[in-house]
Amino acid sequence: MISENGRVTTSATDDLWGEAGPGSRRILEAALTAFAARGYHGASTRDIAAAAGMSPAAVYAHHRTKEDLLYAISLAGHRSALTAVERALWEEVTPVGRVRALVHDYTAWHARHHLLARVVQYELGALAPDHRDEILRLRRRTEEVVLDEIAAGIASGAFRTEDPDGVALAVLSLGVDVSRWYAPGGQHTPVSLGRRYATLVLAMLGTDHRSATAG
Amino acid sequence: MISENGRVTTSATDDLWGEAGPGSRRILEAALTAFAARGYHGASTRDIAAAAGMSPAAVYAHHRTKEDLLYAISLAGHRSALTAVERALWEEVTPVGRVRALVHDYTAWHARHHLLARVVQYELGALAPDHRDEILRLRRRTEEVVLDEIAAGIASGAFRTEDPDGVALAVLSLGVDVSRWYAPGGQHTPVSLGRRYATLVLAMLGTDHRSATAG
DNA sequence: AAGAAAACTAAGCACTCGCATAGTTACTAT
DNA sequence: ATAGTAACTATGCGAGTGCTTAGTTTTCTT
Repeated sequence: MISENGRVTTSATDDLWGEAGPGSRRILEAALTAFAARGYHGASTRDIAAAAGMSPAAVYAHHRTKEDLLYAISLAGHRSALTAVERALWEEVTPVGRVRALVHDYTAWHARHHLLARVVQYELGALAPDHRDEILRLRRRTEEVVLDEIAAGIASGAFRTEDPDGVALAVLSLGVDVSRWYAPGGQHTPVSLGRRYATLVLAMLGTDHRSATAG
Repeated sequence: MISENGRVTTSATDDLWGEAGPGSRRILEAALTAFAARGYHGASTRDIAAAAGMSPAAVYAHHRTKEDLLYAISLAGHRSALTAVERALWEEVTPVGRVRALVHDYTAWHARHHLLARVVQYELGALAPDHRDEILRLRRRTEEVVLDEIAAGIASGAFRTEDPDGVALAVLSLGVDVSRWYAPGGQHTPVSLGRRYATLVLAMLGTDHRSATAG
């Protein structure tokens, strides 16, 4: 599909849960909904089981602990976000085009998957220490992609900011925070938000108005 | 005191907890720490009481319910943030100066009070519906201050953005998200972060480089 | 059709939760 | 000194928590 801003977006049906069976999948989706709505500690395994249409004990046939549910969701979410960010760069060659695509898709991902993103971004503290460390490594890779693209644009002379780290921080921060407030059915869509934030970020980077709108 | 960017900042000892007595105060501070560290649902009243050096039952001599603790903290936090934002505008007259001060102080507030901010921003969903509504009214006033200042700058010709709502959204979002990741002792300080974000926002607003650095 | 494996349920254990009750101590006003 | 009040503690109730065990049903393999 080709979106209104001319970017080619691949199908949204990338498989979040990997090789998980249908029972396991229903539980993960119920857990995702429950964690997003009431937080990890606020959601009970009985809530999750009921939402999946199962008895409380059935959850433990598929997942060893409640924390394992959160870990599986966090892992899937971070992998999906990292993939989205890497895929954004596939067909872009100019610094402006690459950063625009990066910001657009990172922002849109957080809107499109806002429940998943909320769990992934705000329930990290409930993970076991070693699980959290593994997730944080994945996250750092995403952060490095953003930093590298901004640095490349500066090196090529396309951007003229004096604070590349600050812009990278802002890009990540704006994207993450979308998952806090975004609700479908409001005035924003993932694509409209992606376009707006991409334009704002290009302004932060000191691109002139022509190159910023022409991509 | 006068900070390195020339802004006058009033003393940081504004009284968060109002007329609360010393016992009540110790409980509120313990609750704030516990809620920030483990979330509202993850923190028990026994945790809070122990951190305040009291028996579990003593908490209820000062606060009717656990939710009341969260409500009191949320109210104090939102009032403090709104005050900070209004105070930022007191001595500024130019559009660039006002927006710079606004972004600077809103950002710095979230860094300086990052534990409070975290509870205030991320535990809203745990409030009782009527309490949440009251808090959201306070929050909307803060949002309107930001929107109004940007609109005023556009009307006066000082800014030339095509997306004032997007910039306002970004200002609030960047500020709020600081409380998610900020930790004292790192490479950032409230003031350094405030200055960086203020500069980025002025770039979003299309101010030229001279007026953006000269204020 | 027969046996194995997977996917479930009913019941409940050991524990923690928010909160209440009854009683004790510390302080203040007169 | 005495009475009244505010600030506490010890104890525990009823509900809900994550998770286990034992047993049943369904599905797959051959």
